[in-house]
Amino acid sequence: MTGNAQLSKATKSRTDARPPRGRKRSANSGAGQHALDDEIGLDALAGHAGYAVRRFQIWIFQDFIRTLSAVDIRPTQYSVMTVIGANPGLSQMAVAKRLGIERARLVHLLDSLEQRDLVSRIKSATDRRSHALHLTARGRTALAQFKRLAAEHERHVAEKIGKGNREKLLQILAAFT
Amino acid sequence: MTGNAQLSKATKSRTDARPPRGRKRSANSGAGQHALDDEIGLDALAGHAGYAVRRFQIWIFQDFIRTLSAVDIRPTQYSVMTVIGANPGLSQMAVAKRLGIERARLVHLLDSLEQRDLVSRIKSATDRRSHALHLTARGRTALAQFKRLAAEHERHVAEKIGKGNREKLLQILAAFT
DNA sequence: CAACAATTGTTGTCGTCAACAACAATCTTT
DNA sequence: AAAGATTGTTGTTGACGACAACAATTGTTG
Repeated sequence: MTGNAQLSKATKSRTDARPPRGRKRSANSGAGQHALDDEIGLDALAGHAGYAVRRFQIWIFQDFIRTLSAVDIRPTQYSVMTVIGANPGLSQMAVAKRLGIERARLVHLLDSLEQRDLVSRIKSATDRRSHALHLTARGRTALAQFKRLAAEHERHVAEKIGKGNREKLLQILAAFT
Repeated sequence: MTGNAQLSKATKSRTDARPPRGRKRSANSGAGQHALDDEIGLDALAGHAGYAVRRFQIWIFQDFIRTLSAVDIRPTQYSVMTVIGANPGLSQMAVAKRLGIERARLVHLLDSLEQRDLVSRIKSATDRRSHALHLTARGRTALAQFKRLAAEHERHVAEKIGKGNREKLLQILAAFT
């Protein structure tokens, strides 16, 4: 029940629209003289990195969620499992810090993953405050599948913006990783 | 003189996003054998565009909010005002569609902007369902200031990732704008 | 060693945001 | 005119970031 209320129709709001710029339609579809669906000048907005990044991020997350909908894994869950899988024994604090998420938020994420028997919290012997995080056996095989699906998602990204552009993007944003 | 009105809290809690990657040294920082704060391998995560984009988007939004904190304008509010300013008379539906936000969400955004006397909803004569959106006189002068601050924010982005990289990024993501 | 400070996991609150559903008023179509 | 679609609105759900407070535990210091 992690209630994934989203996705559903999915293929509806794809951004692949790309206003062909130059078509007028019903004489009066709204309030003003701007009648058309597309072709509304963004002007200044076009030069803002934040706007483009936001739109892209929405697209990319939606594609990720859709591509991994069969296994019901969201981007954040995937990142948590990936980090734990690559660094078994990490504390919650360490994972939170590494991924840039609140440790308070990680609690719920781990609750969910632990309920699904993908991750286990093992009490640390050396520091009884903290938990050592590990993937379960089931979690390890599951993660392998998640990674295959995630790779498919990455291919979608490459198709969308171009392979070279994707790599250039990764390179530009490497500092944030 | 445009402003005054309300800036409220605004400059309150700056995490100031710039952890100097400090050194810490507790002998045993967690549950596992990974003792350092950094140096946790992300491995697979490094190759995922979505992760990098998410981190970058968080950074860029925080900088935008901080840079425009004096005028208390958030990215979405800015985008709404920019579109209305460049296309006066648009309906709410048209703005929502253009910016990719829910029309339900736009209602609250406009409520807020209208209360601050930056935007006005004018009942359309031709279609009594819809509202023609316009900037108020105050909104127009305010937007001019917002744009100056937004330009400053863009300079921050350029400093962060490099001027050429910023432009390359805008070019790569132009399809999403 | 004992008092004090810091850390870890946890719970809870608040605000932003995307996705939906339902509704009244108002076009549009048939 | 009746049926269907659109527009603005209200409300709900869930993911998420930012904070605050707390108990248990560890570390630090006088």
